[in-house]
Amino acid sequence: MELTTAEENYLKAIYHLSEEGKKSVSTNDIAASIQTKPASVSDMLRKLGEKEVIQYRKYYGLQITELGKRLALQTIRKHRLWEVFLVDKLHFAWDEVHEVAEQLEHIQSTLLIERLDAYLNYPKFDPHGDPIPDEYGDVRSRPRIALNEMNIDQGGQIVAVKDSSAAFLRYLDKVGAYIGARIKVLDKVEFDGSVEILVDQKKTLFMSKDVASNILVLQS
Amino acid sequence: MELTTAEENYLKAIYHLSEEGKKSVSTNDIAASIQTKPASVSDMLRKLGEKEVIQYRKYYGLQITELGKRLALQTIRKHRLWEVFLVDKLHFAWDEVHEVAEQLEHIQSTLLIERLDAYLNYPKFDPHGDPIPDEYGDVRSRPRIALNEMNIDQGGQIVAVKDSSAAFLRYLDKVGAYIGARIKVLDKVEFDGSVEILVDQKKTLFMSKDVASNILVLQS
DNA sequence: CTTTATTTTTAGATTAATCTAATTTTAATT
DNA sequence: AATTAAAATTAGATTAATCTAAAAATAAAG
Ligand SMILES: [Mn+2]
Ligand SMILES: [Mn+2]
Ligand SMILES: [Mn+2]
Ligand SMILES: [Mn+2]
Repeated sequence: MELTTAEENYLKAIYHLSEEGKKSVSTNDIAASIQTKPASVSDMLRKLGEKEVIQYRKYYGLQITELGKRLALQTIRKHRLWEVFLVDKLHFAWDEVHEVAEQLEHIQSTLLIERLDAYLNYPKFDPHGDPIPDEYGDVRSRPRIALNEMNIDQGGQIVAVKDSSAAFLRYLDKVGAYIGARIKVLDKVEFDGSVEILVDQKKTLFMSKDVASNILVLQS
Repeated sequence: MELTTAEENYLKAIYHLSEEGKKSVSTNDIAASIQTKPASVSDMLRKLGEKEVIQYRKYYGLQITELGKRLALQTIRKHRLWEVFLVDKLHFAWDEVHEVAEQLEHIQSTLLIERLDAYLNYPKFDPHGDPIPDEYGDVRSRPRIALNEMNIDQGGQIVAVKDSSAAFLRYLDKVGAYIGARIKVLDKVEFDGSVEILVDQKKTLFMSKDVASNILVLQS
C-alpha cells in the first residue's frame, strides 16, 4: 500500500492533530494545518478512508487506524532523520531545515533511510528535540513539561520546542535558549504568566507566557 | 521560472539525447527514453515550447534553448551530486543509486545543493565517471574513447561507463573492471569486435564488443 | 509521382489534487 | 422548537500528467 505525497502530508497532519490530545480532529483543523481548503480535505478524507488509513464517516469525524499510524510515523521518521542530516552534516541552522525536510520525507527508498539512520548514528531526537520513531514506529518519548507550567525554583533541561517556526527558533538562538540548556525558574508573574529563568547558571532571561509555553523541559 | 518534476525529467532526457550528437531529437526517441507514449511527449513538447526551454515547431522537430540547457544541467548536477553522496557517504553500490537519485534530483533548495557540494568536497565526477556540472552549468569533460575503438597495445584508464543499468554495472563489478582501473588492449577479434584487455597489469579479461563499447577510456 | 508506411499530433478519457460556490448537516441561540 | 450560525460535504471547474484510438503530416517505396 503506497501513498501519494499529498496523502502522506494529510496523514501526517492528521496524526499530529490526533496526538495533540483533542477529542477529535476536525476538517477545519486539518485544512488550517496544511494550508488548504476544507473542501479539499473532505475529498481527501474519503480517499484516506478507502485506503483504510483512517476510519471515516462523513459529518461524524475520523479516527486514524493502526495502519495509518504506522505509515504516518514512517513519514515522521524520515522527516526527522533528514533534519538531523541537514543540521549535523550540512550545517543548516535549526530554523532552516523544515521546508527541505518536508520534501525529502517523501523520497521512497527503504535502503536510503536505513543507511541514513546508520550514517547519523541512530539519532533518537531531531534538532527540535522531537523523538525519532524507529523503523517499526516505536517512539521513545521523554516526560516533558512546558516551561510556563513549572514552579519557582524548579530546574531542568530544555529538551524540545513546540513551535518550529523560523521566527521562534531564531528568537531562541538570539536569547541563547538552546536545546540542552540547563535552566531554573527564578520568578513567575501571576498577572501575565511571564517567567524569569536562569540559563546555564549564568544568564537570566525574561520571557512571555507565549514563549515559555512553547519550550519543553525535562525536569530534574 | 520553475519546472515541474515531469518537465524536469523530459528536459533532462531531451538534453541527453541532444548531446548524443544526433541530428535531431525525435518524439519517439524521447518517449522511449523516459518510458512514455509519443502522444504524451507531443503534449509536453508544446508546454516546454511555451516555457521557452525548447524551440518547437510541430512536425519539424525541436531544439533545446540556452535556458533549457542551463536548467537541464542544473538537474543533472543535482542527480550526480546525490549519486556521489549515496556512494561515498551511505555506501550504496554504484548500481543502486540511480532510482533514488532520480527522485532526489527534484528536491528544490539551492542552499541544499551548495552545502551538499561542499560536504562532498566539490566532486568533479559521479560514480559512473560522468562529469558534474558546476553551479553555472559548466562541464569539464575529459577526452574519452570507447574501449572497443582502441587499438592493440594502447593503454589507458577506465573513466566512465555509457550504460548505467544495474545489470551492466554488476557485471563490471564481477569481472573487476572498475572506474580508475588501468587497462591495456592485448588483442582484438576482427570477426565480432570482441577484445582482450589487461587490467591493472595482472588480470586478463575478454569482453564482447557490446560490453567494450559501453566502457569509456582516457588514453595514456 | 502515387501509394504505403512511419511518425507525429490531436481528440477524447482518466486520475489526482486543488479551488469556489452552493448545499446539506450539525451545533448553538434565542 | 424554530431560527441562525458554523462546519462539512458536494457540485462543478481547473490544471497537470498520462493513456488509447483516430487523424494528419511527413518519409519511404514502388
Ligand atoms: Mn511533506
Ligand atoms: Mn523537527
Ligand atoms: Mn527524475
Ligand atoms: Mn550517474
